[in-house]
Amino acid sequence: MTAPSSSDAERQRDKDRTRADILEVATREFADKGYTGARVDEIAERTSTTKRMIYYYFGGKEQLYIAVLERAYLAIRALEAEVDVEHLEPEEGIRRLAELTFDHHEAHPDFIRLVSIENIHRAEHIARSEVLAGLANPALDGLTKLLERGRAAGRFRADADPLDVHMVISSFCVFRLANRHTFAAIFGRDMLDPGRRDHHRRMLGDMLINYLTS
Amino acid sequence: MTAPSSSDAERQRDKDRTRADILEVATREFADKGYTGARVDEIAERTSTTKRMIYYYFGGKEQLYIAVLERAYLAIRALEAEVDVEHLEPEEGIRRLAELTFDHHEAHPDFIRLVSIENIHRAEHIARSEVLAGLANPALDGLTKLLERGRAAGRFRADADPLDVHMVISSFCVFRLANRHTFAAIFGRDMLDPGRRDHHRRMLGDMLINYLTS
DNA sequence: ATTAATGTACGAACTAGTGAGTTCACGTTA
DNA sequence: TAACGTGAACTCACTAGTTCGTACATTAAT
Repeated sequence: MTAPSSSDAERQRDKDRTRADILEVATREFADKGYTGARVDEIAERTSTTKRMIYYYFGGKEQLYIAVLERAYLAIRALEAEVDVEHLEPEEGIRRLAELTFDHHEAHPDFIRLVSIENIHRAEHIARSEVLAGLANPALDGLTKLLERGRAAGRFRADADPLDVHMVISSFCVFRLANRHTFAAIFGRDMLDPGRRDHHRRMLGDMLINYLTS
Repeated sequence: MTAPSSSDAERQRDKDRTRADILEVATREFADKGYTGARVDEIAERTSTTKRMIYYYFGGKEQLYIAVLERAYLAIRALEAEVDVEHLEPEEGIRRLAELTFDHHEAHPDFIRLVSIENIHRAEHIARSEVLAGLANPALDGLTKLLERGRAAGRFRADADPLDVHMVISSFCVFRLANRHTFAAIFGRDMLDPGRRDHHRRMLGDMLINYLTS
């Protein structure tokens, strides 16, 4: 008779598990080597299944890459949606949002690399994804509310644009990770040094508040 | 008798010209497709010479790519060295330096893309270049002097680090170009819009001065 | 028995790099 | 001054190795 739905050790014939396994391995491979540099055979080999399954479940290299992008973006969007911005003072909310981005990016180097890679490809794959093209952004909504409350209270400048603020946060958080290799090669500075990390985390908040309250 | 050293139209057998031609075409190709995506055959075809000459002059794909990187970095370093920071007020000098970076990056999209690509490759090629590894940075010297003068005059905060300031400038100027594709795909905002461009250029200076004088 | 899921082997197209020979400019010699 | 020698610049065709994708066979579940 043998166990009906294999309890744990066997894990044969498990659609979800196979898909998830492929996605996980593909994320690492694409983030590591880029879209062109990644090898389908290599991904297949690191998987517990075969190349045939990649084509069976995803269709091809490009569709697999798009699925990887979708998973990565949906993860950070879900995280952003969790921040409860309503119960925070405007200043504190801005700092909280900036630190969330700071921490998420540092904890997910694969995401940072995928975004860089996708920009090298001029976001053509995001544009081709029905899930991602025009995906709503919870962080931006929170930012908009915070800026409005801060302005209503006379504490924030009137001309601050939510998307501009988001861009400043992103540029700072993305740059220190995405460009850390050329930075290290040329200036000899390690962006991941714990002391510097804390300093930068505080510095970003300071800069934002200084700008918004000036 | 025929002209000895071909006056202009013929241009056969010209070492320098051939090398320069290859470098120019290779810069566009690498910036466009990335290191792995770039095709030596494609570069050769867009050149007025042949693939064999690429190997003759540069040795291989990787050495050609390194030569491209060296040319791009030396160009911006030369530009930075031209700024005469000594005769400017600290605030004005900071703004001038930031605007120089802002303008250079916008005028050289190939450079921005090459830097992104090189970071995806973890700066391994820069590290392999004798010219680039540890290349001195004129902009950083100017920045250091400006911060010192500003602090001595009691106008700048004492704890401002030159490399941190440089990073803020770079992150802002690089991000708005390097990540403009994903930004456009997700937020629908065009970073190259002239009005927004001017706004961002001013905004960066404001943010820096606000931070330094707080 | 039928179908979903999986594995194996293969092929057509591509890609970096090379082997081998050619052309040209120029200096040297007969 | 004309034939010759030489090395740099150049051309063409080829190869050894990849790489994405698929045809076909097989196994498990219902």
